[in-house]
Amino acid sequence: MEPKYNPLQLEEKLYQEWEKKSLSSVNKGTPFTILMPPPNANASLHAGHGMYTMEDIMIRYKRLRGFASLWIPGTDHAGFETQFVYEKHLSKKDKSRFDFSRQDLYNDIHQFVKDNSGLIYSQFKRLGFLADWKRSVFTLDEHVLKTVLETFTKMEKEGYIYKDEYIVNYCTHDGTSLSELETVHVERKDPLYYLKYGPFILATVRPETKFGDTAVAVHPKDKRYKKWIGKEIEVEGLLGKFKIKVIADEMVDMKFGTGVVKITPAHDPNDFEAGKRHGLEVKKIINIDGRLNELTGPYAGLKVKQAREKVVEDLKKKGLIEKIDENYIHSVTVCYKCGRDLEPTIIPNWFIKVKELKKPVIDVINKEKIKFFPKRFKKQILQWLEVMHDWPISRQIVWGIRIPVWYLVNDNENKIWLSFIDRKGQFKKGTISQYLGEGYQLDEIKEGLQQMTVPIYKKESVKYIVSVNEPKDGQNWIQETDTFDTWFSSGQWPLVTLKKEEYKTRFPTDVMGTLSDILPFWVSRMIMFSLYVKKEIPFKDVYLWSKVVDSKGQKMSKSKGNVINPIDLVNKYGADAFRASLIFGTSPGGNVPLAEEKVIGMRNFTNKIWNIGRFIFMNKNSNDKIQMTNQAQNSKTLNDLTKEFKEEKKKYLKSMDGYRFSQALGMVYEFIWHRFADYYIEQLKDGVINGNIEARKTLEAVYLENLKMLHPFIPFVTEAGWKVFKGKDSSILNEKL
RNA sequence: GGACUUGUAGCUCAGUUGGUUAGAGCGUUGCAUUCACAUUGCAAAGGUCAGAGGUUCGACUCCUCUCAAGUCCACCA
Repeated sequence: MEPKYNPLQLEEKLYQEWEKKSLSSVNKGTPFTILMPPPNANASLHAGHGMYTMEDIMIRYKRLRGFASLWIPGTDHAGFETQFVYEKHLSKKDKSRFDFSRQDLYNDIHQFVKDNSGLIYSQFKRLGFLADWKRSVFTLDEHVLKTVLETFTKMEKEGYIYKDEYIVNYCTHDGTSLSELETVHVERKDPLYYLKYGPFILATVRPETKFGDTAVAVHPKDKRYKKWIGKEIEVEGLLGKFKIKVIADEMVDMKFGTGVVKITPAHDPNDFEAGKRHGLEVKKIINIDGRLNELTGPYAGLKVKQAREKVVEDLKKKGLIEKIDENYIHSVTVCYKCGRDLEPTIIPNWFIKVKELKKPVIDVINKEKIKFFPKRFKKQILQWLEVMHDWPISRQIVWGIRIPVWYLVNDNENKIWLSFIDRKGQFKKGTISQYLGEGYQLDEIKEGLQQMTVPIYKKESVKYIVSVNEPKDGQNWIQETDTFDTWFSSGQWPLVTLKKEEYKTRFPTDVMGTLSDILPFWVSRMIMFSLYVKKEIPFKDVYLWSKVVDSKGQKMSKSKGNVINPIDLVNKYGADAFRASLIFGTSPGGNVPLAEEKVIGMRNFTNKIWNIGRFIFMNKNSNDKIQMTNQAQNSKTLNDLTKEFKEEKKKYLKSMDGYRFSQALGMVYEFIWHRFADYYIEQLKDGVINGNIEARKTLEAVYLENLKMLHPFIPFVTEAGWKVFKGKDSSILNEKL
């Protein structure tokens, strides 16, 4: 045995052996199953992935306790994320997604993902993760598509799916709508304009949307304006005089501005709601490319920001601006990805009605059929479920699962807007009837299709059917270009990862361990889908951890320059040290600080484990003929040791079973280093060296038991130590704790 | 505005149902060491457990309030 434990020499070999002997799967025992949260297929390891160690700890621990533990890995196509990354690559080559048909773009991204995938698994192996890699599932695998499409079909049939014009947060830069959860609110100072508006003065930060106004609103109790309610007023505008209705609505805050608000249903979420309440016209004046449209006369074609400047300038000229408050602070909704202002826009989108579907979810959580660790996340998810509203599941991107809906071309041809690249490579944008009229064949349009928008004037007028394959009834059909939100497919993760027969034995799975941030995105939806499709909860326990931060508690980010690459630390100090540093002294659900000094501390610990073994092993064949002088003293010490160890193990098991891993590790750390090594070995040292066989045997027995207890946390050094005592072909993974 | 979390040694954090002298890692200081380990051992310095009040024989732990930091949700014309 080397005087120093050398992780670099041993870890890779040990892992290869586990793989070769297929030690990642066991058949005997009570099933224990964890589904790995799928990382992005094209991702490489970052510090946050280090927390998957939590699941490896559970898997190894349960295995040592005699369970048939199984950890199924997988990867996610991560629609929006991945397309975003890919488009950045494209822009470096002076290209954009508009240069490709959706089919070509899809194939290119697919290739891109293929080229970059696989890396993360090899990195997971470096960390020692004992997952059953050959069972890996990708969210675009055939069987996953099948399930996802079946679920959609079932939901549509049962009336949970609808297509509606809905005001969504639309990022004109990334070209897609975003769910509420994907938006960020930032405080910002913007000018607040007080506009002359007929007999009123009203305050707005968005004067450029005035062309879309279809009412002005006041509070029903506002005495100042009572006499106007229900009447029409005449307003001098930039495009001439127009008449507009005054409505009364409680949403108006009498104290804000002048107490008068313009209502622009097409471009403001609140106004959209107000518009619905009062049956107002929805007048869309900004197109999805972020430019004003023909309804705005001379401003058509301008981008929102330019338009605002021009409008303000012209209003000033006409004397229609009363005053400008330059110090108005309000919060703005921006894209979580690119940080640009989101444009509230009316776009036809596919929705899931969640009102009925979320009821059973709330029920199982309330009844604690699913338990959360730490407990406080139960409250958080319930709170979130209460306010959860209909979920827009369609995304205007190509990298994902295309929604299995087909539109009848002939019936809808005036309403289908689309863009495509024709066979000559020309970019075309307009209605389908226009191009069919110009002599294009439908096949050519379909071949070069990029994106399609089928507006909903009246719901009944849009003819579509749900079908995975093109309907073969002799009519002309064209498929929806929107794809599913990534969470729509990953939300069905528990439904696509097990084998058919395993749903009888391993479902619900035991634990779902994941980052607490995605509790609403992912965990709640997995529960929802599982209850809907399988009438069964997907997992019994949910274990949440938080972000990995730097030693100062700061979030890691490239701009701060405090990003730590886990693999660097593993190369320097070993995987065991890295893993232990993420567990030791941390609290569940809280941020996890990662610091090199701490990893060094844990590296020292692995070395200590090694050297304790080395001492015991070196004296294995020492001379047993020498007479002991203080036999009585030694046997009292041995009794104490045995007793203390029993206590330790009892507490350890209790902590482990209660998901208090940090506590369990801390306890064993304390025991083996400061009690076992510093005290007991020192006391018994002379005896052991001089051949007290009983002492040596007790030390060995306690040491080996502690190796097993430590194995879930630091698998490599414990396996290496085990082999020293039990032989090259043995494995600690075959032992029972 | 609603909810939640945190505030303990220089730094990062443990402290399981309230029970003697409040702990760890790293850092600091002193001593030891041909001995399994200097990636070591022994020892020391360092905390009015954010503040105030309450419950109790007893509070870092339970309750209320205040202050500070952070997170989530909603709203903001």
